[in-house]
Amino acid sequence: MATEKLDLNLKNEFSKLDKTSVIPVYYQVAKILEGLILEEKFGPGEMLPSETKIAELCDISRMTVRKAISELAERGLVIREKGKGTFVSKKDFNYATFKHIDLHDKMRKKGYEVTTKIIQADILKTEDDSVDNIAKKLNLSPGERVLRYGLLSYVEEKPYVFEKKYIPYTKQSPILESDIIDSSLPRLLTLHDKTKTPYTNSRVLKAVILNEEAKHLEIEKGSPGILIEQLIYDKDENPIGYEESIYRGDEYMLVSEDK
Amino acid sequence: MATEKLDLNLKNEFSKLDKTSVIPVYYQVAKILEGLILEEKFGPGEMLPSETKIAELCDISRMTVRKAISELAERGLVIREKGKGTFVSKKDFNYATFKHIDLHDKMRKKGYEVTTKIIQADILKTEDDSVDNIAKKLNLSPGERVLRYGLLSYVEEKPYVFEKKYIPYTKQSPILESDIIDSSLPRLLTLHDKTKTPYTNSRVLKAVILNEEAKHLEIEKGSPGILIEQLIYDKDENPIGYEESIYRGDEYMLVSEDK
DNA sequence: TAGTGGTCTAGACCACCTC
DNA sequence: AGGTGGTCTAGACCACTAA
Repeated sequence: MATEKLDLNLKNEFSKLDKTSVIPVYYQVAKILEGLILEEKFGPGEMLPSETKIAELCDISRMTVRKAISELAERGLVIREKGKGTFVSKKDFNYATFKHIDLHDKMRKKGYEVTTKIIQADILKTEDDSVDNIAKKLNLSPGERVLRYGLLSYVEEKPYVFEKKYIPYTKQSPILESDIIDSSLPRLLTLHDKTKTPYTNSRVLKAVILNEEAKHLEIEKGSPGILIEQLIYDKDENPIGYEESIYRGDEYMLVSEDK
Repeated sequence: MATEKLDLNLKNEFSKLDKTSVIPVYYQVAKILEGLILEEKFGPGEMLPSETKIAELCDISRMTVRKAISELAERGLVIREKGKGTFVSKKDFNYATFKHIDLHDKMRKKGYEVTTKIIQADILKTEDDSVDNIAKKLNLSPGERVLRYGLLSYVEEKPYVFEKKYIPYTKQSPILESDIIDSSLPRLLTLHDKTKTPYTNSRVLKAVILNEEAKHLEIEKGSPGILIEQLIYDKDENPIGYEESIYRGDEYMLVSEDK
């Protein structure tokens, strides 16, 4: 019978499994399944053997099989469908996710020297034209005030990103220069006003032409840059802080992590 | 005692848990823990109660607690350290993932009219200067040939993205104009040469200044654009196709989906 | 040595899907 | 009704860490 033959083939594939190995069983099973999918023993859209079946074949617990398949499902290699089965995904590469990681952490971990200096810092009235759209984003009424500051960060003495940050200024606590340099915007927000705890954020990534920022970033005016806008909200979905990060287009790019 | 007090507080927090609910217990526990972290009941760097402890407090199995914490660990909210404990991550909002979805799918699903036209199509020798770096990317030897074509896509008659695609030309199967327009690059690759099945891809996103592409995109020369480079590999990690997509910077942006 | 997370078991019940 | 994935249990042993 066809199914018997399949079983035999599978049993053969799974015989590679070494339960005494230091390598976790679930990991081995995941790798074997990945290999079978890669070799198109299970083609796109095809159903994998059921979890129970694999557990029997490998003589391991079903929970272990589940953990193995979970590894593949997380990566989008297979898709689970309740009541139906687990299927090899038909990926057509029509989507991609790009991960943006804050440069401070990333670079420091790599052992690079990262420095930050304050370019400007002032307190503005909401009525000022220069903060008009910021006031709207932060949902501020006329008469309220905004602390605006600009930071320039260097990796190995080379400018990398220019950031402009805005927080409603409430006189609650003084803000020290060291706080501005050492703290991320979310942290500074709580430092300044304990009633406002960052809860969610939304980000938008755009391509821009560098103008005044070019000078700070020590790059030619008119060069390309990547702008990431970030709006920070509290638990009640009120905006409590805004930030614009401008990266040098020649230095900064995003890499997709899809498989 | 301090620890007793903490236990009481925690017991109180976990009393929200409803084991009879249709909502999975692990999900409820994850949400409770997430809340405690966001309210800074457990601050950055602080250790969470051990899995065993939480299991006792909630009167549930440790495996269920593990699944709950796994949810948080995947999102980077907490970090597990073997032999030590589980700690609240110190980083706040310092990473973001941006999802890029192919415009054809996205727009058609929204009901917009999407059209595509061929701008150019030619077959080049690898020695040609104009495909020199492409030949390197595709790992081609001198003498081999490359099919190059340019596509311009419109949404509601407005140009949106300009794409340049390159595939090794092997005379295997003829390539029709309709194939070029209707097929994604991965699909075209298998159409043209059945021995080459796309398996993985890598993408890079950059900010650029539009030059010749500006004309096609009906935008001023020197405007910003987003360039996504895509290299497609087969099972053996050999590059089998390359694509550059240039989006109008004023129309196209990426939105973060983090929570 | 005691506590932690990492792995694994051998069951169980459920909701869902297909026949 | 029988098969599937989703959840959950109450144990177990392990490697690692810190005191």
